[in-house]
Amino acid sequence: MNYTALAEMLFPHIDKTPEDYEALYPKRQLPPEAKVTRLGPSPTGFIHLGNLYGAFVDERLAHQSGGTFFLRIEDTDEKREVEGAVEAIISSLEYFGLRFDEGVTIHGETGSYGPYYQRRREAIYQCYAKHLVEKGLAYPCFCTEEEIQAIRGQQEKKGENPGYYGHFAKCRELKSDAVRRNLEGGKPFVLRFRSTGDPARNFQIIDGIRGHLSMPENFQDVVLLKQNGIPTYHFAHVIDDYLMRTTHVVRGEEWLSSLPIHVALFDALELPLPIYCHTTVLMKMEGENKRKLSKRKDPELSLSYYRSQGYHPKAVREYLLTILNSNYEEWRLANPDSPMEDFGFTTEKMSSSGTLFDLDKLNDVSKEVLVRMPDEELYDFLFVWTQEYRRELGPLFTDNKNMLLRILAMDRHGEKPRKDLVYCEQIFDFISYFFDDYFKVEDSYPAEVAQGDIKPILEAYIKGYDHSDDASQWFSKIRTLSTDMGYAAKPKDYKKNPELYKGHVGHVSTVIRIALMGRASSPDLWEIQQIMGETRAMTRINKAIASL
RNA sequence: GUCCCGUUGGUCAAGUGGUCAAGACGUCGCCCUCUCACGGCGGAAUCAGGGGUUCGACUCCCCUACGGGAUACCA
Repeated sequence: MNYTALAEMLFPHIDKTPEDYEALYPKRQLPPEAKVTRLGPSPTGFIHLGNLYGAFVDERLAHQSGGTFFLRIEDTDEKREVEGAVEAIISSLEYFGLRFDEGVTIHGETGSYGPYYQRRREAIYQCYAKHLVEKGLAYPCFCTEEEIQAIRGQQEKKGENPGYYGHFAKCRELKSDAVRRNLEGGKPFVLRFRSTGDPARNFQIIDGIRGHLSMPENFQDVVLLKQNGIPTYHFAHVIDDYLMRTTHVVRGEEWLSSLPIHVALFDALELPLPIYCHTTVLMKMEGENKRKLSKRKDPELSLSYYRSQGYHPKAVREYLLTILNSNYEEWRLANPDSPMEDFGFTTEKMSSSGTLFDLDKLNDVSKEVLVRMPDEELYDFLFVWTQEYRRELGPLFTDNKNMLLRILAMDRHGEKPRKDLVYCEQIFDFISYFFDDYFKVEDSYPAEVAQGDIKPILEAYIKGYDHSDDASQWFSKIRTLSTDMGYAAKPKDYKKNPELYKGHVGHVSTVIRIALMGRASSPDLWEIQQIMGETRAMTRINKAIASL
């Protein structure tokens, strides 16, 4: 068989050679330790936390080493394409702080290693395909779907490995004439890899995350180019990541089992291997067992969900970092004020077993992040969020900016700051009682206070109220009020001798608290009144009295 | 079915032959306290099971179980 002639027959329109592309996409001029990584999503538009988790590894690796992080759209399967998906992907990732240096952007493509849409790289793939045919390492396969099915059926019956390989690969040794006839007859074909691998032999490889791996060689004559001339993932990955000079291929562990294919292809093309980093997938608890995050089943784990709830991107990033690198939390404890970019992220510290998504932990991390955030910044963040997700709150935010700043500052700047704030939706709920339109009575008066005492307490409170009292003056009045009404001035007194009192000062102030904000629990009462202003505070109490 | 990867408390996890098996979240109790938080102190809770190797195994090897993934002209 004359392979050169076959190659010409198959790809007459391809006149470039691998050397041409080699020259077109030269080695990157980067310091030796710089890493080049990429994200290669297919344009289905949906991104969840698991995708962000993986992308984050790429981003850290590249930017931490002074390298390049680029976006390539893997659109080789037109059936799955979703309108507007690329924009959605870019904007979600950017929101969470993942910045691409190169590749596909909202406005077009940037960088000199493009095109970055795989569909636009057809000629490149075909050039390398032609090259493989010339070397006798690829061949056209004219088998129909039915024929492949039949082969599989046969294999299953005999208990042999399913697939197209060895003597099952009918088209492998097709004579030149037969190929020509098929071609002239317009018969569609796929281009297959002529595997020389032996599954009984293992090869060794070092994975950036998992370390030493030993896997059987690929023996399948996998499809390189589909009937439409577009490559499969396997072939596109090899060509693209070589020509784009990717140094680290970070991808989910679901790719581990096709690693032998990729290694065989790099080998056949005599190209150097990148460093593979196979991440674990993020899991979710379903009933008794763990499950991989899925697009269909877990809409609450989509990035847009966290965004709409108003989680701060920093919080999400920080959470991801804690599950990504086991030593991050320790580092954070030792460096509470350093930007997270200062942390030395390594793939070696990544776990290789499936990680369960933990909302409690995210919330905790978020509290720590928000408590360090200046009030102005927090206000701005909330405001931008309302513009996008709670438009009706917009005027409230602009009209009450000063008050909101005071509310957000409440008890957040001392030695032991409160950590009440988690995400926008929750924050608004937490402070909503300040605004009459959102004020509602949620809790009931404490059981320790007799129904008949409530009104007198509130009336006495109003009577003695002086807005200019400082915190301690104010509280000593509450104490007096309590004693006058038969309640202990200190909870301890009540606990020691419960028979002497109706209740204690805590119960009395809860009555006031409920009248004032409709809740039995809140930050410091005095401070809240100062922020609310005298008029609003007194109106609330009067209303509470009236409703009794 | 076959192949690959994995398995330390409820969760995330340190750990690479000798530790009373870190730490964080969560949970429980106590303290602080006008409520709730915050903070402090303390508790419960882990090496999947079975065989080896070794003076000694969470750590190395084998088997089993369980979980996950792959098995496409999808990525």
